[in-house]
Amino acid sequence: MGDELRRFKSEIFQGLAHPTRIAIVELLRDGELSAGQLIEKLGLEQANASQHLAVLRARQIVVKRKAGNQVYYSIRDHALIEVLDILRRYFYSQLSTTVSLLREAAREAPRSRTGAHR
Amino acid sequence: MGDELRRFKSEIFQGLAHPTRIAIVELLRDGELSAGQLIEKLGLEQANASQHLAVLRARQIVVKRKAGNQVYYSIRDHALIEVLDILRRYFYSQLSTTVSLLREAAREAPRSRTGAHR
DNA sequence: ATAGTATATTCGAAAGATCGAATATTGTCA
DNA sequence: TGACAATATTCGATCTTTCGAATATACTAT
Repeated sequence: MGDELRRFKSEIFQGLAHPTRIAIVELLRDGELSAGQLIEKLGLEQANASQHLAVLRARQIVVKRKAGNQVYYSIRDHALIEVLDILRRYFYSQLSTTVSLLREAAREAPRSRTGAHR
Repeated sequence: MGDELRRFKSEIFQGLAHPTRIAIVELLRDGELSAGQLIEKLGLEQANASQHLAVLRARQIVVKRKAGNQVYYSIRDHALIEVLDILRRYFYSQLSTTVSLLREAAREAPRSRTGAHR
């Protein structure tokens, strides 16, 4: 039971575990885009984009709609956008603690100009 | 700038992209546990557990505290717990739409006992 | 110092992810 | 129909992840 849920979560994470796929999901945040539009906006190889879209489809992160010649993609559930937003905030909070750690280190050892030790 | 952020997000996702590591993070939800306690609760090989903990440490998902002989692990930031909670809800909502799709399919084709088409 | 316990790292094999090039599929329009 | 445009899939090379077995490190207690 919880086992199934854990497998599910890890599959979602795997689905998002690539910068290109994150970029795709972020572009789709405000509505659907065709594969071609994604390729253009991200400057991807056609095959590569299609492969990443296949990963997102397999994990049901994204949903497609065919319109004639084109295929429009959109996010299947807004929950994943929420997840990305949490991680954005998380990123900046980690960043600021890292910065203050660096600042503190600089105060303790004001002579050193490089961060390197040893 | 956004590039760095995307790389960061994908690294977090990679860090969580394994059922064992999710299980570890979930166990740590209510406070720290030693490596040995994690091994025991999850029934892992010692080396395997240590490797997964190394991944979580490398991604700064988890933080360690040495106490004598033992090493206690805890979650670095509660944000990640939030993420797991969102995915739990997401899982159940997907599950219920899947169930209703199946139910609908059964109503449309009541003769068929298998899900196979073609 | 030695033995014992807890944890981490290294190694090699197997499985999986990623990429671009090439090819296949599907739809449109003349 | 045939030519074209958009998207998907397959192939093979390369890189990464994962695992258990073996080994290393760090700490405690005698």
